[in-house]
Amino acid sequence: MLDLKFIVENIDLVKEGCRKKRVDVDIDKLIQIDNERRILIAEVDKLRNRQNAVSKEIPQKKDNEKETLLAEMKKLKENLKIKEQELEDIQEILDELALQVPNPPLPDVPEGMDDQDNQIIKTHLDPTEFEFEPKDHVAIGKDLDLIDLEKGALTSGARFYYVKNDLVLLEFALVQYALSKITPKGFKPILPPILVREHAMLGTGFFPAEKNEIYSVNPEDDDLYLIGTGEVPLCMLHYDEIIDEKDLPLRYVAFSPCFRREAGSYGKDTHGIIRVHQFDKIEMFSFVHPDKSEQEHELLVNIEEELIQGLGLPYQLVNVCGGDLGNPAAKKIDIEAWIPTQGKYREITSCSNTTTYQARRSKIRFKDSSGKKEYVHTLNGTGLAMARMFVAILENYQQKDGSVEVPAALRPYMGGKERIERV
RNA sequence: GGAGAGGUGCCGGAGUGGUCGAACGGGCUCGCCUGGAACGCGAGUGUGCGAGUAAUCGUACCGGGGGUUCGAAUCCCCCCCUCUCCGCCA
Repeated sequence: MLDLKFIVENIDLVKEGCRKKRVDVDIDKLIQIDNERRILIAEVDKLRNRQNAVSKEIPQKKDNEKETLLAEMKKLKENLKIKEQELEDIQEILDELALQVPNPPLPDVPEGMDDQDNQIIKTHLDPTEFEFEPKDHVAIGKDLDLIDLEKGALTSGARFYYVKNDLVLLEFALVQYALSKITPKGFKPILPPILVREHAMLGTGFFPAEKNEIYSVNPEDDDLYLIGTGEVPLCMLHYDEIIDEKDLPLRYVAFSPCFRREAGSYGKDTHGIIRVHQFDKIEMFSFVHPDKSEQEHELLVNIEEELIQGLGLPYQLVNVCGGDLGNPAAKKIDIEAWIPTQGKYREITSCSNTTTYQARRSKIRFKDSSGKKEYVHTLNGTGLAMARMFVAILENYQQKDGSVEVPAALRPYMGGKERIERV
């Protein structure tokens, strides 16, 4: 969230941010409630001050003086209790409002309502041409016995699937490939917990806004949620910490399964594994000095491009418009890969600069040499997201004979295998 | 899952109802000492919130939340976490 101080000091900026993101939050009401809160704090502090002072005097007083003071204290205490309750109530209302305030987009975020208005920055390679009728990934997956959607549905329901045979090897090749490119750039490899507690979801901004996207586990017994992205546990690595400025930037790369309810997308992408409840993902995450976040954003996007270019996939780079940004992101750059059978580009990676949004919620600051404390900026970017990589590779690399060529960059990690064929 | 021990500042570690935001030691920062350094000496060294141009003041915080009390790090209740032993288990 944006803390109150920031909102109060930047009312116009915050309002403009809401407009650009097409988010409706009553900022004026928020300011007004904050003013009421300050008045209450002053009252409560004053009462507590008196209470503390008298409490110190009491042991030194004679009995009769004590009596009058104790009587006063009793009254004061009741009064204090009422005021404290008022303060607590108003704080609750305020927090709920403040949590809804989105991170204002950076100036170079395009105007727009939804993904129709996203701005194409560049394209790389022409769409794949075929001298035969290309099959979609579902057909390829079935013909080569690589993806089993029926058994997935039988076991777990719609949007679940089994990955089989060489496609399993391909996933591990992709993981190895991505890690070998990313870790030398200073990203520490991590295998994170994938069940997290509520404050982790709140701290990264997935709660409350996207609560219906997240699976909860034994809600009666446990305070645990399945992550939708490795971003969550990576951000938590420095929760409630004050980092030494000289230790910045801190960079991590995680491999983890990801779980998404896809509650709001019942009709979308029901065919195949473009949109699924579970997939594995390599995720990058950076904690940086505020002056360095735009530069870091470029670094992350460059790495993503390097990975996709290395796999030889046609893609376009997209600057996501205001209306299509989530609450946390100040700016988001997606890579969309060409999907031949859909005749369009589909999102395969996403890289966000959340500036101080997650840092404020997760209390992650840094201290400079003079001792001054400031919030860090956090950024996250997809390394490789498996299900969608399968779609992109299977469809773009399919051959006339029904086999699928293994991208050259992955062959070293698949024992030199050049082709995936029907076994 | 059962039994026990414990969670205090950057770290170690005292503190069992008022004089405790917290002894003592270490670390770190600044200063003195030195040709330079070690040693030694002196001073400083938490975070949030509110008020104030500021110095500063007020308030809250000793795992988290509630309670008892005029007053809680200290007493009571619930929860979380760590450690040890037993059980179970990839």
